[in-house]
Amino acid sequence: MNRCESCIVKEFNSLKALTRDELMRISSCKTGKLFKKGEIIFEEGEILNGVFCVKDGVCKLSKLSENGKDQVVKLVVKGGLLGKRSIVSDETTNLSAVALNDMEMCFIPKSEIMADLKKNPNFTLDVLQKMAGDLRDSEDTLVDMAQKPVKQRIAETLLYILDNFGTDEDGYLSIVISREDYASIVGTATESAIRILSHFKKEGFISTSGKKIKIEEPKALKWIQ
Amino acid sequence: MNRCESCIVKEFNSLKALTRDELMRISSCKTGKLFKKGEIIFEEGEILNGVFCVKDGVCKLSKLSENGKDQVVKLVVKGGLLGKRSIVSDETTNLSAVALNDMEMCFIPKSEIMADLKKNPNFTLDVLQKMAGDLRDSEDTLVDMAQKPVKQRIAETLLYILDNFGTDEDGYLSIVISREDYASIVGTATESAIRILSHFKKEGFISTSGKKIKIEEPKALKWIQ
DNA sequence: ACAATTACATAACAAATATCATATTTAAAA
DNA sequence: TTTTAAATATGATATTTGTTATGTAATTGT
Repeated sequence: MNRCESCIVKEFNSLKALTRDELMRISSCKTGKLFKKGEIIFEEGEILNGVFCVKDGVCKLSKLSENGKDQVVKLVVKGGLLGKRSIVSDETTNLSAVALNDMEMCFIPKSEIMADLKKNPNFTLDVLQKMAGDLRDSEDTLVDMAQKPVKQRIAETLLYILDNFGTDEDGYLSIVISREDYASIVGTATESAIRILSHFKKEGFISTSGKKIKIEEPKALKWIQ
Repeated sequence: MNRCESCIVKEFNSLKALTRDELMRISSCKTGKLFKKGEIIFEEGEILNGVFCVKDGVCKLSKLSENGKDQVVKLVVKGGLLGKRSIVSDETTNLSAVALNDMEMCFIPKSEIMADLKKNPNFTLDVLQKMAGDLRDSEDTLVDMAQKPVKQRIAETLLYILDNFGTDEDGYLSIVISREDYASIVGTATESAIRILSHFKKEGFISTSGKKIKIEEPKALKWIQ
């Protein structure tokens, strides 16, 4: 099974729902694309006619707030899909996608997936369940944003990245993003994010090497409030 | 068409997707329920085996944050459904539902709807689109929460209620909720919500009569930041 | 109608966070 | 490499928001 098949599998849990043939056809992935660090994959307001599947690299899904600041809604890594919602709704996307490092992606046209959605109820039900999970996550994040102080949000973001994307061979978080990105994940000023990360470093909760961050005391971060 | 049919229609746009017979069967609504103001309809962590349909009254969907404060995620009025996600996922609900005034509801068992989800792909696709819309809303709210100051969030909440739930014959917002609820919609302290509403009143943007609020200057509220 | 409770209101103060200014370090480009 | 630009870091200060306290008005229950 090639990597592109596996991304469909990861997102839609489709091994059960899609037949081998359907999976192969969707995964044929004729339009592979490369994006460089910082490059825009799509922007808020565009109409997407398919989904992007991440084969390598990391990107952020974000939305520009009225005050001109970017808010990161989600990080997507290998095996993740961008533009899922565009499959079922014809509206423009409400999010922008930007590569955080060099990326390899493939593109699956909407038409390919729509065919299966209409034919295969199990597949549709599966997509539905995935969407329900996304909604739950988004609601939970909303509550965190509204109720938890910045320091706690940053601590939890570090733990989230550790838990979901892991570390490299030296124990540093495998996802390396700027302080500005951390700020726009938790919705604060860049200086505040920097200050809090410096504080964590001073306390020994984390250590850094360039932009890389190593989590030394996950328990200490968990207790922060 | 009775009111209970209409709520299914509103949420799922099912006139097209469901046959008349399917709609009638689901809407049969044998288990009507009444809830008094303040009563809990269901709580975070429960397993729901169906959806509630609001026939009259208003309720809030909220989630208890770790700091013990309630965060309102959504207001639901006549025609809205509670527990939609429970239909497709077997997980416990992440939200609590509490009646904000006396309510009349009906309950549709999960099994009734599941049958149609599995048989009728168009219906499933329709539910999927609705869920995609909910996800978009939730993401947009998340960005607002993270990026906009409290004053602006309260101003926008007032306008949201005006636009979505309208006014009574005297021009007051038809949804009447406590200052504490306003606070927990925008994620702030009750005193802060009170202070800001008082400020709006002093500026002439709104006027009040008891707990009722009338929006006098929607444009002024729109410009706040 | 009355007491008791709850909601609303306001002020004074404390804490959190944003903004502005300015180094310093790191990465990118010439 | 050298130069330039960008990212990181930190302090001082302003603003926003939370907390505590106290009082008034409105509801509720008896």
